[in-house]
Amino acid sequence: MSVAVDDDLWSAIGDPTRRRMLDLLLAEGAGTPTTLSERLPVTRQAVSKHLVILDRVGLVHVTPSGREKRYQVDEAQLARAAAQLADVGSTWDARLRRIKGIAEAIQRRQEK
Amino acid sequence: MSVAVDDDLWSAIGDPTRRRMLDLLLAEGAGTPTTLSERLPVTRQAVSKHLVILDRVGLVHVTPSGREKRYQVDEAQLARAAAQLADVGSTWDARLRRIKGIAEAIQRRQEK
DNA sequence: GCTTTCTGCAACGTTTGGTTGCAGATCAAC
DNA sequence: GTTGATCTGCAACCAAACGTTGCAGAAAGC
Repeated sequence: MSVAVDDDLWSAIGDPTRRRMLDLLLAEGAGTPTTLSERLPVTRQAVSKHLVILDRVGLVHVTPSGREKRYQVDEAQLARAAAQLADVGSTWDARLRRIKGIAEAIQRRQEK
Repeated sequence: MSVAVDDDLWSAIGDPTRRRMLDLLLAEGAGTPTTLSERLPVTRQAVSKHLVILDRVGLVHVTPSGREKRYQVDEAQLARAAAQLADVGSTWDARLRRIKGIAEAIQRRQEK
């Protein structure tokens, strides 16, 4: 019954910039702070900080390669995050349906 | 292809305290700033500010009743939010599966 | 009436997302 | 190998968001 959401994971994907970064990394396979910041409305520094946060919760990996740092999404962890999103959404849906059911039952009783 | 997420709606449900408030309102049908703050680890003031935010994006309604303010969830809007969560989650899932499929195809080609 | 209780407003502190500026490290070209 | 371009991290700083406390106003209960 409990939603059992990992707050750290949620807050990591709660930021819109970080969500777009994950989308970019998914679409292009990998990216560096510089390449990512070129397609985002924020500076390289901001991107870099976000990557540290995403790395800390395990949503991405780093592979230092020479002078640049190549980041990739951790597929298992992102799948876990996606599952949590779906879980919260479906929990809300279920409760809403239950409420709607109760409301309709009252309605029927009044119409009787 | 685009996820088309409403950033305001998302950031409203991105805050853990607001998510718990929505859960409480769903479970108990309604609540006031005072009753909600009793079951949350924050003060009434914080709850009150969050309710304003939730109201602004339409996730809750207010019904002033004497000296207290009764808040309820807007079912349609919450359903919309739940759908967005599920949407982002399934989009990620789909992309992950596609990547996994490509990886396996490469694997098969190498094994040939 | 008087007290209690629910509320909003204002001031304040802390964290977080963002910026700019600067210095270190690596690659590439001469 | 020196020089120059580029990728990076660190530090200082700013603004917005989340949280607090303190106070004043309005409605209920006595």
